[in-house]
Amino acid sequence: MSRPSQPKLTATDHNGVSVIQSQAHAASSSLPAAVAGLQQVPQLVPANPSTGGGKALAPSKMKKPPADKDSEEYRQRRERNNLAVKKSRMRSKQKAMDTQQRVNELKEENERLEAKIKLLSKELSVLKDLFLEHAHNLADNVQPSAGAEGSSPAPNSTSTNGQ
Amino acid sequence: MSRPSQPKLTATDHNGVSVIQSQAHAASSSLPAAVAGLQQVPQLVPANPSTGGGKALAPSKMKKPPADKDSEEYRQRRERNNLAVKKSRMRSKQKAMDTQQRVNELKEENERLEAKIKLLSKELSVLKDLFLEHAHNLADNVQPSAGAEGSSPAPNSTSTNGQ
DNA sequence: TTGGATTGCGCAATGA
DNA sequence: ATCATTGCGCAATCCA
Repeated sequence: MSRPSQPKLTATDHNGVSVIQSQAHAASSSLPAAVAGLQQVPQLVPANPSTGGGKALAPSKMKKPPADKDSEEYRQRRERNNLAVKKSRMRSKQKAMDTQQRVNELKEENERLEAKIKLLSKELSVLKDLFLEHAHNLADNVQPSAGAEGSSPAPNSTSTNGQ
Repeated sequence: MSRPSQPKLTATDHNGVSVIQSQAHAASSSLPAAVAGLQQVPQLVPANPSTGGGKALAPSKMKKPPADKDSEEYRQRRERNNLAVKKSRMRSKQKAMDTQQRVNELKEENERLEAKIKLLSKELSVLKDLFLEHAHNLADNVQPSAGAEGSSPAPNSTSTNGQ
């Protein structure tokens, strides 16, 4: 039940609201210079009624008041977070690139392996053929009983050598 | 380069400024209800002097007024963009996952190929050995001139083969 | 000029 | 409490 977020009806939950930062130094170009006399909302320090009563600091839930946007601490936290976010995102992106890189490497490796396989296969087939040939020769020479005294048992010189 | 981002001085370039949306329906909790009478920047409709002259549609700069945050059209554009953004991000994520997936597949493939290579290599080596053995046998049987007329080509097993 | 697609950025909720 | 992740909206660009 998270966020149904129906594409219709601008349903901005929490966000969509922000206040003027504070400074504006050299603005970019066409900033509506109208807004210029507002800021510095009264400190707004809550009296903290809950814990204010007695002293019982029992296992309460401490719901952390939304932190006044002005609070020094707030800005600090925000800034920290922003930093963390940036970092995280950079990592993420880096990781993505690395993964892509990995893919390329693996692809190359694959090609190499396949080439090797092809070569080995060929070599194998050649050797096998040689074998068969030999077998036939032997058969031809031996089968016909002791008639042929072939002194040179097929000196074939099929230099099979690759790599 | 880029952003030294000194942890001090909230240096938000363009961003950091936003006004209350417009509608507020069921707000969250503690919205600074203070700001509530500002907006409606003068329409600021440029007379468009550049193109106003003749018909020359030269490389003018037409800086599109910041679009009033209230404008119906504004919200519309925003919504469209938000949609596009969401879409784009989804795609991006999907792509990342696919890439990761691809890596896994390639890894597997690689293993398979390597296994195959190993097998082929072994087969090859065996065949080669057989060949050598044979050659030796032949040599042994032939070299000693025609001394042995045995029909059986001496199945001797003096094979000092290591591997 | 128009309009979707990308991208950097900040905010807030949530996970660890 | 702190940092890391993640979804989201805004605005500037990019691009077709």
